[in-house]
Amino acid sequence: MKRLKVSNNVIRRLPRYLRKLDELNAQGISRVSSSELGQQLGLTPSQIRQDFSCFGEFGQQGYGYHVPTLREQIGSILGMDRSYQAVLIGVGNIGHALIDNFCFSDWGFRLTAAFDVKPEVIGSTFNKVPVLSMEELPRYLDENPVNIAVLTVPKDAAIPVTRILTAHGVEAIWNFTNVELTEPNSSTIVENVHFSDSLLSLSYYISERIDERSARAAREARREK
Amino acid sequence: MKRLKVSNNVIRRLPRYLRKLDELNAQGISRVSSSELGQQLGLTPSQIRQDFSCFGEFGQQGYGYHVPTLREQIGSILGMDRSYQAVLIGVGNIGHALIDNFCFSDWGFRLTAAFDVKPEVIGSTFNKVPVLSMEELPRYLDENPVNIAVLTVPKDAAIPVTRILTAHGVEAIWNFTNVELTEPNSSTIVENVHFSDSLLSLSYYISERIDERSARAAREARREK
DNA sequence: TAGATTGTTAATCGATTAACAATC
DNA sequence: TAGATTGTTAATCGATTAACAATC
Repeated sequence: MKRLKVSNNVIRRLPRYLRKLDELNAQGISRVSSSELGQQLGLTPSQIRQDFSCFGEFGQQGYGYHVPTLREQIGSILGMDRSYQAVLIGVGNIGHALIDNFCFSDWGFRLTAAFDVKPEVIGSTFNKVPVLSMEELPRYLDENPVNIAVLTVPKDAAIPVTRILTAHGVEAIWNFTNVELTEPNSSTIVENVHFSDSLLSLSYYISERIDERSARAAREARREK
Repeated sequence: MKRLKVSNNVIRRLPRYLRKLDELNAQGISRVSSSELGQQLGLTPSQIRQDFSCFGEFGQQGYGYHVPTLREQIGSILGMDRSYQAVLIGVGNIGHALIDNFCFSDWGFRLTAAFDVKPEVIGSTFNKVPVLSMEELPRYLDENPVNIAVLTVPKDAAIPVTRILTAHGVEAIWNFTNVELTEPNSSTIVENVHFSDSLLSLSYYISERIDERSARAAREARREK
């Protein structure tokens, strides 16, 4: 697989392509051109062809792309052929929701254990995932090749738990806490899901809209006079 | 408030600034320069000053920025002074977790009602939020000025529910479903929280790492020979 | 063959970085 | 005053878009 200086923007678009291709597949559409795909995703055909060309040649002149083939290629680029081992730290509300509902196996992840400090959840099993004591975490990590840790602990525990994870060889953290984890010295991959950042952006856009509306209203009021 | 063609990238950085400033505030640090801030967030001082300059002048030559003041300014840019009314659609696992745990009021949002189709949850109340029947949704939206809908319904319900929301004047959707909502004709603001997109990017980065490692190992093995 | 559409090279556009005068 | 650091203008860098030869 060709892999050269692929920009972050490109990588963030790949899952969207995947999603759209799955949708086309489900609709029984087996052929798509970069223009059609662009139209449906709000991107230019050029951009789509450029994005794909980072990884190889997946289309055919005069025809376009074969949907199932392209789907497989992108899946493979995203590492969906591989199998990763995951653990989850912090069986609170969001952690519990992820264990019960998020289909880790759809994306090549095996969630093998969860960890918490609360005695009332330790020892129980949710959706076949056993909840172990936080005290067992270091040993577990030493004995099992865990690729990724899903971090769903309370704010204050985020940094100390991260230290344990990186010290015991976890490669990547899927961070659901509202804490900036990126430590300058660490080589651990961090992917953030910051609910509140997302909501604040939304708040900005609504706020902008409201400002525009009242500006327009003010202009019209002046014109009336 | 100065508001001219602010790029999306800038807006996505604002919540991070806010978070860091809150952190500094909590540490009792009341003064910060663009270099210090840049160091802590992994950004250049230039970029930070450029970002702020989109909205006005918040600093002082030779001194830097006054943390509490800057915090307030950015909060206000993000629309945190305003109060928005929100409803939540789909009281499944993730919806329930958000109602119980996500502090909407911290960000200026009032969650006034939730909606679901399941008879067993309709009529109940979680964290003071009443769960109403989906059938009541259109009337509720007509009678209340709802700014944003939190969409936590199953995949298949995403599009039909979105139609109802936009038809009844909801301005923005905070989309937790794994479905592309952006319809070309609609003017509704959509903010996506795509867990699986996030996990797939992470998968890409891990996969890249693994490839690099095995490439290096192969090179070394050749050298040994 | 003619039409369509790719992959890629070149042109444009926008975002980030650097530099520096202004000034606290 | 001297030192520090801003806000802003100019330079650089990178990403997106346009154009087009190759070819199915």
